[in-house]
Amino acid sequence: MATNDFIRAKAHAALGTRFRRLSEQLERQVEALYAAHKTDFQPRWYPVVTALVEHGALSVGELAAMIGMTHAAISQIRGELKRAGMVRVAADPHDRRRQILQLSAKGKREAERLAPLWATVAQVSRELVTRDAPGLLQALDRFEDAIRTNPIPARVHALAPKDKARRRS
Amino acid sequence: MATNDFIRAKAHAALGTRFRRLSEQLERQVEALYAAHKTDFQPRWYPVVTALVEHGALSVGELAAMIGMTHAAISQIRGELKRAGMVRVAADPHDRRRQILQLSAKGKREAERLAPLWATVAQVSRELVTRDAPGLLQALDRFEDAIRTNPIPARVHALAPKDKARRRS
DNA sequence: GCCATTTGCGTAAGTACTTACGTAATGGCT
DNA sequence: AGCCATTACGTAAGTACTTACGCAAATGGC
Repeated sequence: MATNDFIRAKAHAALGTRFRRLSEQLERQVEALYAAHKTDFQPRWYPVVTALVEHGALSVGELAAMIGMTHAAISQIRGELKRAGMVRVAADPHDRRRQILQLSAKGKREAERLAPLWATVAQVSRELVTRDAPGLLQALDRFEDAIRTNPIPARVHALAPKDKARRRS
Repeated sequence: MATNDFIRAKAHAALGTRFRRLSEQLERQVEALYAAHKTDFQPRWYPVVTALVEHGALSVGELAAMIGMTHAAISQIRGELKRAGMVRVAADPHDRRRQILQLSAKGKREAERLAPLWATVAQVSRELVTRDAPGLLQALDRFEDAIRTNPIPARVHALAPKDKARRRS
């Protein structure tokens, strides 16, 4: 793939596909890792569960905001976690629209059990990035900020008037 | 999100989620751009269509390999492109299992019409990366190569025996 | 030539996100 | 207190990938 990788050759023109592919590849690898560790834990649960570990209690909306997903996605993950007995859900007494998630006793135990594995994955990832892709995280930070501040359509549009003028001559 | 971005704070521990999020964000922006250009073209078609532009005729398997997706995904895209009148499909006379895709006359016209837009997007992307995230592409190259050569589970496993020895003492 | 194995790919089902829709709750204003 | 714009989120449907399965064609060994 390295020598005949069309997407890589497309470079800046296929960044979306590139990120998507990487995401799929990493998820597959982490899934295999979880299977090897005899846990039913799902990769998509990770952001939610670790956020609850760190903060204790969070609403669907808070989770959605801090993870950068829609509330509908968090709702789905919530449903799975609840069925797996990993979380308890209750309405916030101060605002009954808000659904507050907390890890159940089982959820806490499982998170505690998996914490060393997560730490190892983070270590492996850090070493890999440090050695093979230094600066990757900072580059991703800046890229994210740039497309949020000034999205692609606006940037393309900003180039358009000049292009139109050139077409007239 | 920049100040309360849990995934960003998770750094190396949540790279998969990070890449997925970026992919989703870019796809949304490109979709908006296509809508603004009054085309029914879909972001997911881009790799397939541009590969056909450059190579003329390719089989499902060849496209899957060079784009880095499963043949099933290419099959789905093929179905959409066929329904949109963008491609012609025929069995390879030398190996009738192979399905060869080519752009139809309509597909060629549409690709030609969109080529300036694609070039602008690539330019915008290049300028953005050059200015805000220099080295991003090379870092992604090396990251991809690293996890393919030595996947995450193998790396974690390589750390395990040392970890076990430490636990015994 | 025969046949076990491999290859190519269509299709179904699963997975993990999104948007759209609708209902209930909240809070500001009169 | 009532009205209404806004907010929070569950659910359905849509989107874009994957794995699983199955069938046909091709390959290669005997």
